[in-house]
Amino acid sequence: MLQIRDGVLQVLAWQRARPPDPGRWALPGGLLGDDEDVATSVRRQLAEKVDVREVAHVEQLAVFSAPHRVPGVRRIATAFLGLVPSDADPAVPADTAWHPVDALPDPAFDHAEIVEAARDRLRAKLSYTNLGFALAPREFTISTLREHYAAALGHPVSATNLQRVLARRAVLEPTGALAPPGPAGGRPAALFRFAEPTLRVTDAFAVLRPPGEHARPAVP
Amino acid sequence: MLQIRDGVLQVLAWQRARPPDPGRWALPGGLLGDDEDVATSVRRQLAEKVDVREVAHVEQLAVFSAPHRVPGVRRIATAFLGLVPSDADPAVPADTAWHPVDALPDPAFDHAEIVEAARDRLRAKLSYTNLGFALAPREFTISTLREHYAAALGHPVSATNLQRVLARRAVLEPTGALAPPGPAGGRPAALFRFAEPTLRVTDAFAVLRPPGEHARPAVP
DNA sequence: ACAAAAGTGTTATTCCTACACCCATGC
DNA sequence: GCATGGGTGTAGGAATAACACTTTTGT
Repeated sequence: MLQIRDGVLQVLAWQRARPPDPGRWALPGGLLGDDEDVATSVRRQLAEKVDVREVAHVEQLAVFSAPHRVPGVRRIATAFLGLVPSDADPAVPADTAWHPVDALPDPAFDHAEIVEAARDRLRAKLSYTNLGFALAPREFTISTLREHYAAALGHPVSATNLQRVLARRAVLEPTGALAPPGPAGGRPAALFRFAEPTLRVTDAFAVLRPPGEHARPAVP
Repeated sequence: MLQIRDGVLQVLAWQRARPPDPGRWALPGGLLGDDEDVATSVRRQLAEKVDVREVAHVEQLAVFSAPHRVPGVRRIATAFLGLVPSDADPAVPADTAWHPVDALPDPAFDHAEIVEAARDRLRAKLSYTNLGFALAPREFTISTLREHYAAALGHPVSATNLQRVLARRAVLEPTGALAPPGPAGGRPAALFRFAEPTLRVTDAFAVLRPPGEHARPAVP
C-alpha cells in the first residue's frame, strides 16, 4: 500500500510483535482463504488495516516463492501494489504506520524486495497510463500534481510539460474552479480532476505500431 | 511456451488423457516442489516436454487463483511466458503438440486466458525491449525478422523501419555474412544477430523522463 | 509598482512512418 | 536486360523538454 504523504512516497507497514522477525516491519497480508481468489483476499487483508473504500487501485505484482523466504512453514506470497489518494488519511491500527519507501526501517523477510518491485511498477505505469488518479487527491492544481509525480518518480518533473502531456492524452479535465493563492500572492491556480477513475493505457506502444497509425490514435 | 513456426506464433500444449477435462489441451505445468521456487519449478516442468537448453527466455506472468478454476483439489497457478527461437525444433512427447495461438483447440481449464496473457506480454515487450532475441534464430536476415515480428505482433511490420528502430537501439549487430538469394534472384541479404542474449529494456520511458534527457539515453 | 505563482508561446531536437530510389543477384 | 528482392535517402508529421514570456494575484 503506497501513498504520497507530506510530499513523500510512503508505504504502509506493521511492526511484528512475535517471532519470526520480531520488531521488524512487514507489509500487510495474510493467508488465502478457500473460497477467494488472490485479489479478493488482498481486499480482505487490507480491510483489517485501512478503510478499503480509500484504496483507489490494486494490481498484482509478482509471486515470491523462495523456499525459505519465511522461517518455518513454507509460504508463497503473491505481492500486490495498492495505492491510496493523498487526500485520504485512513485510520490504522496501533502497530501500523507509514514510512518513506526509501527508508523502510528493518523490513521483515523479503519485504524490501517487494517494496522495490512496487516502486518500479508504479514508476513505469505513471509514464504510460493514467495511474496518477490513484495518487492524486480528488481535485488538485497542476503544482500539486507535479509534486506527487516527482515524489513517485524520484526525479524532478516540470509542471509545464506534465500539464501538456496529460492534456494531450485527455487524462485531466478542468473543474472550472480556482484555488486561492498563498499568502505571498500569485495567480490563482486552476483546479483539475482525473477524467477517469480507472486505469487506462494512454501511450500503448512507442514503436512498431500497426501501419496507418503515424502517431498515437486520435481522441474520438 | 511460444515459438514462431511456419511463420505463425504457436503455443505448446498437451492433450489430457484423463479427467478432469479429458481430451482438452493444457499448457505444460505441474506442482511446485518443496525445495524450489516457481522459476526453478517451471524449468523442471519444461524439461519433461522439451530440451530446456532451447528455451531462450522465461518470465512470470501472473497468478491465476479463482477458487474453482480446476475441478477437485484447489490449485493456484503461477503462469509463465516461455519463448523458443524459431530455429529450434525440440522433440516433444506423443501427447504434446504446437498449435497456433489464435486457434488452440479446446483449451483446458482457464488456459485460454493464460495464453491471452502471454500473447499480450510478448506483444508489449517486443516494442520496448530486445525480446526478439528469444524468437529469432541465431542468425537471420531483416526479412526473416520482419516475418517473426509480424507474426508475434499480429500486424504488418515494415522491414525498413524495423531495421532502423533496432539499429538505433543497438539491438542488432551484423555478422558480416550474406544469405544467398532465392531461386528468383535478388540482392543477397545481410545476416544479423542480436547483440545481447538476455532481456534489456531499450525504450524505457516515452514521457516524463528525468531532466537533461531530451531523448532516449545515448549508447555508452 | 513589485514580487510571486500560474499558465501559454515558441523553439530545438528527436523519433517514427512512409515512400522513392538505388544496389546486387539469377535468368 | 530485366525481374526480384534487399537496402538507403529523404521528407513529413508529431511528440517532448526547455525556456522565454505573459497573466493574475497579494502586499
